[in-house]
This record gives sequence, C-alpha cells and structure tokens, in this order.
Amino acid sequence: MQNGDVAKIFDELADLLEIQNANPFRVRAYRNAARTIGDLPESVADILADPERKLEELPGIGNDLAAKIRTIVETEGLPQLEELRAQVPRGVVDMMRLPGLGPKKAAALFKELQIASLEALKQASESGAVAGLKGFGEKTAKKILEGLGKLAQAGPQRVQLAEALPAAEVILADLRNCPGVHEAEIAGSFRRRRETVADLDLLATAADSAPVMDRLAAHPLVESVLARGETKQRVRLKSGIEMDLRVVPRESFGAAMQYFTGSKEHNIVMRRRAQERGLKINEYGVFRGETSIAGRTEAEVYAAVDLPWIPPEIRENRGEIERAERKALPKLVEPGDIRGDLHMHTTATDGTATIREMAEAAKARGLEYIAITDHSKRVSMANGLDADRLRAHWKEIEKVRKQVRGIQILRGVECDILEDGSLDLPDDVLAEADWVLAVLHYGLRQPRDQIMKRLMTAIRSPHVDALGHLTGRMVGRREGVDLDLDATLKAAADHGTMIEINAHPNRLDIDDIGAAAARDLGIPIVIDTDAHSVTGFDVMRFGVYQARRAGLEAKDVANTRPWAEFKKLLA
DNA sequence: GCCGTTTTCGGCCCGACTGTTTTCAGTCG
Repeated sequence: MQNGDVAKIFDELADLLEIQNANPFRVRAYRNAARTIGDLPESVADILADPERKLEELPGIGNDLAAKIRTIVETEGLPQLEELRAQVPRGVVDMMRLPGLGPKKAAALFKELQIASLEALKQASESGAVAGLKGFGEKTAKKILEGLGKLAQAGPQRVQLAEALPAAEVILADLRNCPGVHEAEIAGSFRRRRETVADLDLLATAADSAPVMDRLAAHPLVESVLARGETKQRVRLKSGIEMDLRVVPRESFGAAMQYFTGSKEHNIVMRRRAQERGLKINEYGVFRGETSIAGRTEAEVYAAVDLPWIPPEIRENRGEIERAERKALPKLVEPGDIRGDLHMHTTATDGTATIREMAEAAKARGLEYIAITDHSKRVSMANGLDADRLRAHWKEIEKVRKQVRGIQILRGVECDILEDGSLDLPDDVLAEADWVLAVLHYGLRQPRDQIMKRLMTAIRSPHVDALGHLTGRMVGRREGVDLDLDATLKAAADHGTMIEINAHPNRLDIDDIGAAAARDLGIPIVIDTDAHSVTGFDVMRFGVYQARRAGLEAKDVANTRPWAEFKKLLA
C-alpha cells in the first residue's frame, strides 16, 4: 500500500461525502489528508512501523484519520469506503468531472432522476428530463451534453509548462501594449513553475477592464470567450488551453498576484494568518475592517502577516510558511548558477549535432563543462554504441578537446540498465569513462521487485556516477515506473550515486518531491538537459524551475560547482 | 474531521460568474 493509494481512498471518500451533503469541513479534512499523505516524501507504512513515531504528528491528521490510515495500510481497504460506495454509484462520482456539475447537482440528478451513470445522464439530458429538474434548465442540459462529448474525446488535460509558455508570453506582451494597461503578469501554477499547467491565469492592472478584455478576446491565438464579467474573463486558446484574465486596480496588483499565484493551500494558510491578526486578505488587498493596509506589492502582503516575501515556486504549504517565519527560507538555485551539463547526445547516436558543435554551443552558453553521453547499444533504435564504437567515440572527444578550448568535455555514456539487471557495457569499458549515467529505458512494466533489483545493480556499481531518468511517474504518460523511490534514494546516498533532474519536459524525470527527498539525504543532484541538438540546452531553465520547486539551493546542485570542485565529486 | 497563548466547543478562506431564480445556490478557481 503506497501513500498514493491512501490519498486516492481519502479523495474518493471526500467525493462521496460531498455528494451525500456531509459537513463541508469534514470533506475538507479528507481532502487535506489526501494531499498531505500524497505529498509525503516517506511512506506512511514506515511511520506506522516505527514505534517512535505517530501519524498524528502530520498536520491535519488526528486520531480518526490516523486510525483510518492504519486500517488502509493493514487491510488494503476501508469499510467506510465500501459502505459509501454501496450508497453512491460510481457514475454519480464521475458526473462531478463534468464542468458545471458539482456534488449538489450530481446528488440531485441521482436522487430526483435516479441517474447513476454518464450514459443515463446523456439520455436524460437529451430527453429534456434534466432541463425540467428544479435548479437545472436548458443551458445546464446543453452544457452537460457538451461536457460529455469532450469527456468522450479526451477530457481537459494539463499541458506541459514548456508547451504553454510561448503562447502565454506572446499574449502577455500584447496585453502590455494595450493602452490603459499598467502591469500584466501571468500568475497561477505557471508562475509557480509547475511542470504542467491546467490553465493560465493572467493578471492586468487598468482603470477600465473593458478594453483589456476586448484586446484579449480579439487576439489571434484566442478561439472563444467562455465567460465575461466586470473583472474576470475566461477564454479558450486555439491550442485548447483555457485562460483567465483578471483586471484589478493598480493598488491591488500585489494582492492580486499573491492571490492568483496560489497555491490554494498556501493562500488558505495566509488568510488564516490574516484572520489571527484581525485582518482580511483578498485579491484587492489586506484589510483591517474597511481600510486597506497593503496590496500594492506582494512583499507588502506578506509583511502584513509578518512574513518575508516567499518565492512562488515553493508556495505549496509544504512548510515554506514555517520556514519564512523562522527566517530560514532557502536561497533557491537560479538558471545562472548552472556551470555544467552532464547529459547530451551527438550524431553518434540520436543527436543532430557533432561533438564539436555541441561543445561550442555549450561554451557559447557559458557552460564550463559538459559530458557527452550517447546511448549504449541496447537502445538500437537510437543507434546505441557498443564497447568498440564507444571507445572510438571517446577518441573523437579527445580530439575535440584540443579544438575547443575553455570548456571541459567529459567522455561519458548513458548506459542502459538491462531487463535482467546487468549493465549494457562491460565493467572495463565503464571504468574508462569520465562520467557514467545509468538509466532504465526498457522493461519499465516489470514488477517493482525486478525494477528495484536493476536499480540496485546500477547504484552498487563503482563505475556509475549518476542515475538518470529516475522517476515515480512519467511526464506525458499516464503511468510511471513502479519503483520504490525511498529505497532507491537511500541506496544512492549510501553509495554516493548522484541523482539527475532531467530538464527536458518530455523525458523521464524525478519530481520535486523526490528531489527534495534526495536533498534531505545529502545526495548531490545534477540538472541536465538531455540535449539532442545545439538548441537542446535551452530547456535547462525548466530543470532549474523544478529544482526550485523542490526548495533546492545552489549548494544542493552539483553542477553549479566550478569545474575544479565538480571534478572532486567524480574521484 | 481537525484544532487550540481567545483549547475541549465552535470555529474552519474568499470572491466572481452563471443559470436559475426573482434574491440566490452552486460551481469554480
């Protein structure tokens, strides 16, 4: 039983309780618990097994929830969940995935019309039964049918930050040029640099909102306006991404930025802090009674509740407020701190540039050292290198070292960890390498035991410097590799194996929670681009964003060190 | 269901927009 399984059960309980019109604060308690457990870097089973520790230490977990977690871990189930499932059909929970349908409406459909599946909902919407129901109407029925159609196609999906970024910046630049607009920024999860964003939250200050909204509505990248009011407009971009525009007065800009950057959980704590001080925070400012006492800048808002400004990337209510209170906020790593890149490909395998071109491009970007890490032979699709070709490739690297001065070029390899647990190159070859990155590419659906055996082989190898593509899940795909992250990181710490944060949005990766856990174990982290071309280095900033979300400082990231220092890590 | 230098009860973050209503509940972020 993994933390994620426990979190899923609590989330489902919250859904079911909501439909049953339970106390909303009770529902919230389950949702908070789901998030706390889901985000926990260590396994709840471990905490339960440790006589020194108690689940009740976790925020939002009291006696009742602790007992439920114990039951779930011990019996892989929860009687309360079974009871609720018997009362509320799965289809009713599914209805809440449709836009405009929440727990109240889903419950009404079930209770009044006995609708218990999406199929039945479709029929009832088409027949007019839904429109006739109290609190519903023609528009609601139409919206339900549209929602069902979309759900059948794909459903609203999160897109990668890197994918959303270009359009977001183009629109932002356009709005900044709109007469009457003083400031425009993108807030939300985009500003928190989450790997994926569900929608974009645009914020503008202007005395009059109408011209700004008209300007956005008329933008060539905008497909349609979904909703529009006095201060808020929602549009759908042609790419399918939805965008909210909020227009606020200038004196509210900082408050609105703080409010719309979130996260929701961070803001709930902020507003509670305000309450404790007899204040109220909303998107317009910080108020004592009717009087605004702050709001022009974000720093003012934080100062009003006795906190220093907190970087957006860590506003997740995962301890940052407590750290801010203790004046112990991390000085987060920045893109400019990165001095080396230890993962890239050339024309020898599936890259598009030569060793020399890659070295020159890296040097032009200010890097002090790089590792050329072409694939090993198992990756035949990419023309992976066997021992002979790899040795010849390294000879080429030595030549380029003489041609391109002022940058260290490591003779590396991205060596596959094979399905049977062995490494794809013999030890004597790996021993000659300057840098070995061990990765899983194949057999990702093997049972966890086998995956772990493979990872342990690599970690124990004296020749492996770092694990790349390490993940509990796969960005861009539904499921992840089934590995025990805790055990992997512990072993890596014991054997001095580094862990890679892969900056490329499409590559296998370790998430920010995993990265934070690695940092806590003292494992050096390397942020790499996995560049396949000379422009491949440009994704570095996305890796840095992720490291920032993990709360990492420059000292936690090995490739921020100057070459002379990094070299010592390899010894 | 959780939580507590306003503790064991009575709170629990806040506001905009829509569609349904004739003043507001539900949904959403």
